[in-house]
Amino acid sequence: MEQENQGPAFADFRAPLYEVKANLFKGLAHPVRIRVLELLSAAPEVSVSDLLSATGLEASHLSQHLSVLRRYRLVTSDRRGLQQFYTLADPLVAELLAVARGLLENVLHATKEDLETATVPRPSSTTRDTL
Amino acid sequence: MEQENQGPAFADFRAPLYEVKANLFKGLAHPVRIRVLELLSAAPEVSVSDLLSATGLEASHLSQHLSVLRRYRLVTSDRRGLQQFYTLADPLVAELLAVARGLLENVLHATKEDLETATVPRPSSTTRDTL
DNA sequence: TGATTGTTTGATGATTCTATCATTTAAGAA
DNA sequence: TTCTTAAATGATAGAATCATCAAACAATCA
Repeated sequence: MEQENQGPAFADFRAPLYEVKANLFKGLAHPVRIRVLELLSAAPEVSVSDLLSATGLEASHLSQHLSVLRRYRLVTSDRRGLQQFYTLADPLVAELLAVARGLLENVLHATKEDLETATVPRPSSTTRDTL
Repeated sequence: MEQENQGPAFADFRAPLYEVKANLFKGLAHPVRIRVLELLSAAPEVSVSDLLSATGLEASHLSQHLSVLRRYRLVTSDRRGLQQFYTLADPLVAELLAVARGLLENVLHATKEDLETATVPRPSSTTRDTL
């Protein structure tokens, strides 16, 4: 009784791959977690304190999402003194986010054109904002 | 009242990008939808009938997930006669799945080693199964 | 030791998602 | 028209997830 694994997470071998994969995406399916992973993508490691000030979240709220990310093995953590540092578990996590962004740009762009139905010649650069 | 958009989906411009991105992953976060997208990744287009027989799902169940995929703009559909054909909305969807698989292989492999704690020299090739 | 800062855990109600049933729309054939 | 097949929709109960709060734990310093 000393495993920190509680939920189904996805370290469940023997499960069909598409289920494991769906689980991976489930782990990514929250704005707070995306934000954290983006921050971790930009630096080799980030402390919880820094994540807190960068996101403005309540500590317990952030911690809960960090725990989810840990459970899904998307990040690893390491305590040094009073602070806890988090790192991406694999560089492919960052790549996944990058591909997602590319896809989003394509889809949003297509949708935008769709909405405007070939009316405006140029919609004032793209909708690149925050992050 | 003739828009087919009902849920929050993600064509919501003006939302911060990390939220839109989380939404994208939410759209992917179900085994049935992953399976469908994998099938669509392997062929230029697939009919609902073929998806039904390939997955063994109940028609309305599949249809509901197809509707989610449509709402999230991950697929497009096209009716020809009696049958409805589905296509990936963007090749990056397939790439996203490919990166996810790579990540999964890394993480699962690492986890496995972790579980075996450096005991067995070679765990009989990788856990590549179904799909 | 006790106080302090940093981080995690547990419990709760509210919200969202899933699977299944029954119903409905659409296209084509008889 | 009426029948059959293809697919989508609507409603619903049960499961999962989220945000919030209070409490616990860990490491350092006085």
